[in-house]
Amino acid sequence: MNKSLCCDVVEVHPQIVEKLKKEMPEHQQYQNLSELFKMFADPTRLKILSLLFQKELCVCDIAEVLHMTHSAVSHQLSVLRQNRIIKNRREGKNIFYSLDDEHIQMIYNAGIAHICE
Amino acid sequence: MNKSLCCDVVEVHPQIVEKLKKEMPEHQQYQNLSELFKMFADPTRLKILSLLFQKELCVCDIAEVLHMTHSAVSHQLSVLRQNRIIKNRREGKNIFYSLDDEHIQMIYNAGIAHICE
DNA sequence: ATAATATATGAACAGATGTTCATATATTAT
DNA sequence: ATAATATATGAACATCTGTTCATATATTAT
Repeated sequence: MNKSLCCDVVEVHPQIVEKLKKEMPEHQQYQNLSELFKMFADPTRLKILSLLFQKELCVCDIAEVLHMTHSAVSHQLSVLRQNRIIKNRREGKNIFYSLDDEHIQMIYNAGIAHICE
Repeated sequence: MNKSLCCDVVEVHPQIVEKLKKEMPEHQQYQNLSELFKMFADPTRLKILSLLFQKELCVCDIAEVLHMTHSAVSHQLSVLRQNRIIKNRREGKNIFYSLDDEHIQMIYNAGIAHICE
């Protein structure tokens, strides 16, 4: 008999488990999604993003608003850029950062909506 | 002279910096938001959530679908519950977990939309 | 009462993460 | 060329995170 290792409800759960197993997307998909959400999972990065929602800014502007070292800000901007959350452009000595696409603010707002419920 | 420490563009940026500083919400708000997104920032938790989108499930069902130990699943469910992402109800020996509110799926979907662009 | 099943939980551990510090690169002004 | 400014980056470090292992609790069946 094809008895499930799962729970004691042998009539219902094995079917559900089998169905869910088959429909389960690749691990890599969840990995990618988790890496996207990871970008929003730090207060510093959220602050930086909330500033960039309003205006493109350079490292030193962000550092001053957030009372952080230029290095710390630059590291975070680097992480955000590597994950295609923001982009940059050089203008003389300054490098201006801005959002890479509009989805970013949608994700942020979905989070805000839950917080404020 | 009220010269800014910021960059060399003394006419424009100090004004923006001051404006942004004043409008900056409390740190705690960003902290709360980051803790919400942290719940989505791990592939295991995303998998668990995606399963719960379809049906309420018990620990052993989830453990079997994801090929994980019961303990690891239970720890993650505990984290999700403490952060009010999911709720549970007991039915005999089983404890069934389900989503706490619909915002959760909206956040998840906003992330998916970005991945798939 | 005892055993079996389902879940929870604390401690320990490895791996990831964010900041700091020191240093490097790039642009502009002198 | 040299100095000053803006940003980037590698290493080190402390902290946080997710899993495992061992053990505890709760419910049900015998």
